[in-house]
Amino acid sequence: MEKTRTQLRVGYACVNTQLPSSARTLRLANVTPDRLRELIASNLDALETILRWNEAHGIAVFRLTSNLIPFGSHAANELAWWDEFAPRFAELGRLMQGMSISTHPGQYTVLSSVRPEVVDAAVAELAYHDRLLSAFRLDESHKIVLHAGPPERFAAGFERLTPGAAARLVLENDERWPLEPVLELAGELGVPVVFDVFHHELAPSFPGERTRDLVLRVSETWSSRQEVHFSTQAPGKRPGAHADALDVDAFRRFAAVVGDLPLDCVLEVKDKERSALRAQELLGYERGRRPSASAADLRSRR
DNA sequence: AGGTGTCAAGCGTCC
DNA sequence: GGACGCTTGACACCT
Repeated sequence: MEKTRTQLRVGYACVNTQLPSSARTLRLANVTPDRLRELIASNLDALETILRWNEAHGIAVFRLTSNLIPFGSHAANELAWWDEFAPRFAELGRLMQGMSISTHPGQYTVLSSVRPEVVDAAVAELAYHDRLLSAFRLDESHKIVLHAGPPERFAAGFERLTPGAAARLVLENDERWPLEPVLELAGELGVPVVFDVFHHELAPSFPGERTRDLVLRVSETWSSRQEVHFSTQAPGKRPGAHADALDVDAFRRFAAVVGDLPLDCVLEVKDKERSALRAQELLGYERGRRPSASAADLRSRR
């Protein structure tokens, strides 16, 4: 009898709590080209440290912070940073080979806003995210995750994206936009969907359909490796608040039903890499495996 | 040196 | 009508 091998890979978002920040910034009033250069260099150095830590700990899933380039989509940043730092980006891009690297623009990025200037800013922000991923020479399988909005306005905004941003865009279900309408919108736009388990529980759709079947349903939107998000309710906090740390039992249950599927799972927890390591232990990873060495390494169990 | 109000930005929700 | 929360902290000024 062949043992079921895990294909589920786990990772975390933006911050490693043990390492320096890759999101240093400055106040708009203090922006100068040289200050921006200093901070970009510093943030790329910090990112390199995080990537090497991830590699040493066998973590192959990571979300880049939107603040890697200060004012990356703002007129105040006039640098051709992708050009100036091209060799450095290429260097870090090599460290990312074999990893799932994505981004997730913040709450200010509202592609479906009724205000034209807000849509302009969202288009610029998404162009920035694409430019960032492209600077690392990451192909279109490396995605930009965005929440949905009213379908008609969202589609109108989508039409205005740069080709690169459109090719990387994926939609995520949330409390306002449950999985069913998000799948419908994503189908119209021809983009994949990130299944967020926690948001789905808060705003369910497809009544009675089990988690595994939902993940499989969503998998049909992907032509590259599927990304999912996992988090749980923070005890005692308002509904929807993310727990500080991995809920081990809930994750074990999740892994029990989808662990054999080829998923890249971003854990959305405050304690970041600690929970990622805990999740890996539950999946039976060996500590210190190199994720880019081979796919077989990642799937190996104790 | 350490504490803390504020910072580019949106918008729905809750009080 | 104002504060809060989001995926998320760091800067900059004050004592």
